Amino acid sequence: MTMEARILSTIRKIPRGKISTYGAIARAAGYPGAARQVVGTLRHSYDLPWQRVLGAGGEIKLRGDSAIEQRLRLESEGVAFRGRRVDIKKHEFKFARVKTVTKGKKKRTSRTPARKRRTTSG
DNA sequence: CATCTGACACTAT
DNA sequence: TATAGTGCCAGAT
Repeated sequence: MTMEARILSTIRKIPRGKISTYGAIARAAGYPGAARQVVGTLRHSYDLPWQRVLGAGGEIKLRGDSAIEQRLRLESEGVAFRGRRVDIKKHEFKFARVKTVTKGKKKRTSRTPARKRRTTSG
């Protein structure tokens, strides 16, 4: 499963009338901190509910007409705006917690000694 | 491998 | 609320 596939799958889970953010999607896909990869996926993919993906705080990060279209699409789905951002508290879609996907490890030939486990102090 | 880029996130002011 | 600065990750050059 590629990162992009996971991101795509995650985005498709956002139901009509709900929204999420780049960062939240990245985390839900198993790649915390990879918000920018969500962007890349959105850009070259089709048939996605792209309008349901916003920036942190429910802010539209697009420019020009695209921003207008996104807002119109969301409003037509019943998503209410508060100024230039949506009422994220009311419309954010909560994804189920998922374990972070470690970088696609491939077979290794007795390299990399077993990594030391981190001790939790509390 | 160094550097740049992007529909970002988070913190500080 | 708005503006900087830094951190983050993966892909392209």
